[in-house]
Amino acid sequence: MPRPVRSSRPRPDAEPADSTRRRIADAATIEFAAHGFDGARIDAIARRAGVNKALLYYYFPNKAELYRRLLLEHIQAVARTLEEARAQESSPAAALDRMLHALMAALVARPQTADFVLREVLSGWEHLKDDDLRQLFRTSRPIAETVERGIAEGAFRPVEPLFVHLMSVATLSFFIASRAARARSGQAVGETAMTPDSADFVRFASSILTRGLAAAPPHSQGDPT
Amino acid sequence: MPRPVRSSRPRPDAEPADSTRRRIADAATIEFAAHGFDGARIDAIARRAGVNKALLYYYFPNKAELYRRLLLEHIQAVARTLEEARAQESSPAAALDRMLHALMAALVARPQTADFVLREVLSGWEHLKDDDLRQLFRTSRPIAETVERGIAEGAFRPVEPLFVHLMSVATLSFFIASRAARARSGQAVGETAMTPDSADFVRFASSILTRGLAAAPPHSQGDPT
DNA sequence: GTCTATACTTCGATAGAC
DNA sequence: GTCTATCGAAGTATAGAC
Repeated sequence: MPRPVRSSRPRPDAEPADSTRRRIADAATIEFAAHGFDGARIDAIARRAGVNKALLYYYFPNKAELYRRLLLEHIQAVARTLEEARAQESSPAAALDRMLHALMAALVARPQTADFVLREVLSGWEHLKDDDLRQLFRTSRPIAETVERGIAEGAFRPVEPLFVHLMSVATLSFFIASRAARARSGQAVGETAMTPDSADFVRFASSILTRGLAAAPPHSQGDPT
Repeated sequence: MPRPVRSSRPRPDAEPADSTRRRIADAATIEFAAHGFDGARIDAIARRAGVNKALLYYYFPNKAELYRRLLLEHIQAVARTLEEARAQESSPAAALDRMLHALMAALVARPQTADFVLREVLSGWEHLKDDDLRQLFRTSRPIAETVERGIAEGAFRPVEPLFVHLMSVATLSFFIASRAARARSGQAVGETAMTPDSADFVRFASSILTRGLAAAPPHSQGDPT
């Protein structure tokens, strides 16, 4: 019973930014993103948060629940970002472009999100419950539904909408999650194109996807393939 | 000195498939792919290989070197796959398509490669030496050089060639590395499009990339964007 | 080449004082 | 709410017999 308020707190920013609880959560996010569930150390999290282990266990029941709650927060934040970017009315191609830019902006602002989620995807969602997965499925809908609309309106050629979501998330998440690796490689071989501005890269990715999805103009003759 | 032959053994298949050394290597690959360097357990590797820990340390000096040697083998195998796929003469678009299919085939045959490498990318190549990175850079050349040729020949519009490599590797690696996660999600929400045949997905990815790269046909009027 | 046994370290988690 | 101290399990690595 003497537990701190946990009644209904879905948003990460619904609590003071410098509360002990949030400091622990932020430290844990960094550690989980950098080392995954197995590799993250409770000691390291507590040290980074400026507290001791016992206090961490006062706020969170155990390592697995700490991990799960933070992971859900991160994925839900991404889902909201995509939903907000889609909300504005426009052509399917413009909507897709806007969602890609919004997603990239969100990942640049919090790169740990990409690292954290990607590591958990690699683990097959093993630290989430079936119920979490059903809730998280909505993350794929903004892009998929926009593609459906584009196909229905004749702007896009017929493709599996979920594939577009997968390719988009894969491309941008990988770009962010590989930033340290690309920086080291680029430096080792003296190749500056390995570490481009994120804005250049989203523009590229968006142009490939929107052009790649575009229905062949009706006046064009022959199959471009 | 009483160490087993290690003189010059760059290829994974240059030793008997059922040698003790290879059984340890295969078991280690599975564990590292599934849990990363931090999460992998020497105990688990030895148990999976059917030997004990002491024997593992007879063949490999320590966990870090075991990890590094296996990782290099996997990346070099991918590099060879791409180089072989490019070797045949054809148009840039056809060459790109063939490399994507070859890469997907290699990853489907050994999914641990995608998991293993992606986990290490997330760690910023922290377990590799600068010299390894210089050697590994060649992995990006087949796709990048094919794109350069396509631009020079006027078949592709001008883009940064390395971006195409990044987007290709991101898309296919993510598809493979997410297989368990997609299977669980798809089952939880009853969505079969989450677990497509890999052949369908490469075809999709290749069509997006080749169409997205195609130079605007000279006879088309106006900007398709 | 392969094993058992174990030294040494680190980890997640808890007890109990303030 | 926050701390010190510590337990028991699990981890990497090695010594030494066969």
